Order: sequence, then C-alpha cells, then structure tokens
Amino acid sequence: MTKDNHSPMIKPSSSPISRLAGIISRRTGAYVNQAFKQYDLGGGTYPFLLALHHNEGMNQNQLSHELSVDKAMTARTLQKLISTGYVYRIEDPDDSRAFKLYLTDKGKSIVPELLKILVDWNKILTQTLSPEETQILAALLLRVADSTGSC
Amino acid sequence: MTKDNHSPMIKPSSSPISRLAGIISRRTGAYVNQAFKQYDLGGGTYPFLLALHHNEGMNQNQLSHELSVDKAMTARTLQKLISTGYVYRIEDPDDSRAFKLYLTDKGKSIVPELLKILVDWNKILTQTLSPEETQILAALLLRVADSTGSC
DNA sequence: CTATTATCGTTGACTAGTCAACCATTTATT
DNA sequence: AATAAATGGTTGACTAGTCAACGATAATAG
Repeated sequence: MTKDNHSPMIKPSSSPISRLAGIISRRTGAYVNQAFKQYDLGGGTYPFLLALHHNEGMNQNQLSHELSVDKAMTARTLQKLISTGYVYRIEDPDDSRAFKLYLTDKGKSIVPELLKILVDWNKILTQTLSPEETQILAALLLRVADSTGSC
Repeated sequence: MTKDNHSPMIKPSSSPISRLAGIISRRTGAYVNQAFKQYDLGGGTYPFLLALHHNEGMNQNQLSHELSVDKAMTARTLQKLISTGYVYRIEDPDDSRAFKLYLTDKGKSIVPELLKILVDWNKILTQTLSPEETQILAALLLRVADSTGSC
C-alpha cells in the first residue's frame, strides 16, 4: 500500500444533501474519467455523446438545456468531440447562426461501451440499495434538481 | 427578459443518480458562490470553514478526509483562507510536517452567516419534499456516497 | 542504528464548469 | 422598412477539483 488514502467513510454529521451530491458527483467524475482514458476523451464528454445519440440534429443550446450545462461548456466540449472525430455538425438551413449536431460512425460505435461503463458505475453506486430504494432515490433527486431550476 | 435561459426542467429520461447529483452540486455551487461574494471568498471554501468550526486544531489531511476532497485542494483553499485572514495555522509540536488549523476571530464571526446561507439553500432544495422525504433522501444519499468509498 | 516505507504538505499541469462580454443573425415592435 | 430585442455560438477569465511528482519529516523493519 503506497497510497495516501484512508477509507473515506463519510461522517453523517456533515451530510446535507448538497454536500453528498457533490461527493457523489466528484467520485463519478473520477471513475468515469478513469474508464474513458482508453478513448481519447475526458469523462465530461459522455453526457453530450449520449444526448446526441438519442436526439441527433439538436443544436448546442438545446444540448445545453438537456444537460443543464452552460453553453460555453457545450461549445468547448463540442470542439473537442469534433476535433477527435466523434461528432460533426452542419449549418442549420433554417437558421444560419445554429448548427445541427450528429454523431459520426466513430461516435456511434462507442455508445454501447459508454453505456456499459455507466451501468457498471451505477451498480457500484447502488450496491447497498434495494431496487425500490434506488427508484425512490432517483425520484427524490429529480424533484430536488427540478426545484432548483426556477432559480 | 434579457436572459438566455429557458426554464431548465430536467428530463426524467436522462436522470441516473450520478447525473442528478452533478446537477444539484453545480447549482449549489452557483448559489453559494453568489451568496458569498460579500465576503472575499468563493463558495468552495465554506466546507473548510465549517469543518474547522466544530473541529479546531485538525490538520490538512484530516480536513481532506472529512470533506472527501483531494489534499491539493485543501492546500490551496487554506492558502486563500489564511491570506484573507479567516484561518491561521501553527506547526504541530508533535509532528513538524503538519500544521494545526484554527479559525481566526474573523473566521468565527462569519460562521453563523454561512450557516444561514446553507439553511436557506437547503430550504430551496427541499421545498417540494416533506420532512420525511428529506430525511429518506439524505439517508439514501449517504449510503450511496459511502458505497463509493472503497473505490 | 540504518534503510525502507509511509505521511504531511506543496506545486504543476490538467479537466469540468461558470459568468460575462461579444458578434452575427433572427424575431418582434412600431 | 427600421429599430429593438432575443438567440446561437465563441472566447476570456475565473473557481473547483483531480492526479502525479516532489521534499521533508516520521515511523517501521532488518
């Protein structure tokens, strides 16, 4: 054991919902990032790839909403995805400001692998939860996330 | 309405636990960051201040564990907190590598205000949840966060 | 008692994400 | 038709966070 990490048991005392959400989010990032090293892209790109997968032709603003991410992030992530050949875009014939976004064949080909990584991670996340608990958690989280939308 | 934002309603289709956690975490950051502008520090510093508040004298590694944050982050956040006068540190007499960390009077004085900000935010987060649901959510999240600790 | 290994903290280089300002184009107002 | 306002996308500057490498000191093993 050459690592510096102790077991990162989380103290219940310091556990408001937002802090736990942060911890889960960061650990997800670490895991996904690790798993994505084999493709030449960071873990932050997968939501974009998946969103495009079942909604091809959307533009960057729609994508930003779908993912609840700033459009600046979308612009930069897309630059990377385009330059690495996973996505291409064409000018929207109905609006010359906008672009329609599509997965390339390369992009399509990795979708199943991305999904597998996410399913694996989800199993880790929910390993101590029953299916019903998992469902309850997801539903409650969704309500919480939605209730921050108005401001 | 000069703003670019549509109401960011979250699609249930795209809502695994980790993604919702990310959304909540980011919106928390935005809110807290906003609320903290009046003090000369970013929203990312409050967990450190609160952890020190009810556990003075801890060192940076302990703090990192407590908060589930990389020690590099801790080092840099502490630099800022020390240079802005919210925290000070003294060499640990039992271990000359380590420092014991303490809130200054300035640091102590803002703790109640920080807590108020967090309570307010928590109200927003849980506004659509009953107290029981809130408790269930926190408990489930804690279990999920813990189950990512082993790897 | 010396050599190895672990620990505390710092730094550099990187990813993810935000906000604000901007340009160009589109839509709405009058 | 002309002006005003909204929208799509880009960029710059910033915060939060990670990982890897390092120098010191401390603890452990031979």
